[in-house]
Amino acid sequence: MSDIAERVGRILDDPENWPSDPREAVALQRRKAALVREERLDAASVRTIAGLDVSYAKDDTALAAAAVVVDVATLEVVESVAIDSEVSFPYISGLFSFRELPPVLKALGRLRTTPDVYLCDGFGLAHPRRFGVASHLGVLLDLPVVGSAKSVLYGRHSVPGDERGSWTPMVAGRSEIVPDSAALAADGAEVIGRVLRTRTGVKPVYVSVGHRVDLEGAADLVLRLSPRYRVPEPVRHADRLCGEHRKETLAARRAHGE
DNA sequence: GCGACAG
DNA sequence: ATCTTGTCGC
Repeated sequence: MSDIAERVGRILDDPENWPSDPREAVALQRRKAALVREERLDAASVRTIAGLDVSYAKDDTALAAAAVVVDVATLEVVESVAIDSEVSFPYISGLFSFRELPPVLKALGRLRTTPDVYLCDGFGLAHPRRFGVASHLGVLLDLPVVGSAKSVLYGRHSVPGDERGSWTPMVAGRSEIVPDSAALAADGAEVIGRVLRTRTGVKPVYVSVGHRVDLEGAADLVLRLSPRYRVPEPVRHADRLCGEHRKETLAARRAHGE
């Protein structure tokens, strides 16, 4: 068993980590947000990165999670795992990680590879309490995690230029489009993330620091991982894999008469 | 109180 | 997120 698998087991087994009440979950977020650290990440030095995602059935009957490790230089898949699990927390915007992390951690525990960085489909600091899923995972493991989301939850930002690579800062505040978020940042507003155009003429993604990375390095990495699709490849692979796995699990259950 | 609301 | 057919465009 890998070192990570052992740590993951302890994290999953500790009931302190998994409140069943949303109010307690919010209190946990406020407590643990203080543990998030920002560290410089040299995107060029990252060899492998694990993309993480979860797939649900609409009626909560089945759930699957996947972790796909990709070589940053070649974008080749190094290793991939998919697992099935049960729903243990409702979907509540802002408390997303209490629903997604148990299955994600279970998948990470099955990985033989030890990736340099993890990439979540969601936010880190760009969260009302600065504790989105990427920060939550990062603090639990004390490892580098980047958040890359497909829509906004929280934060004010302006629209970046149309070209791939264009970006604007996201600053603290209720979700809103503003004329010039860079000016707000220059005036001292708290920068919580970055709106990044990964494909020319296509809706941008929203990058934020999870834990032990910096925004510059996180955005650099996400752009490198998105040479042909809007969503960075590790997350895209994980998304496809857990979707397939959930359907296969459901088909297998039906074959056994359930 | 009202509206917004990652996946 | 999921369910779901066709359709518009490079």
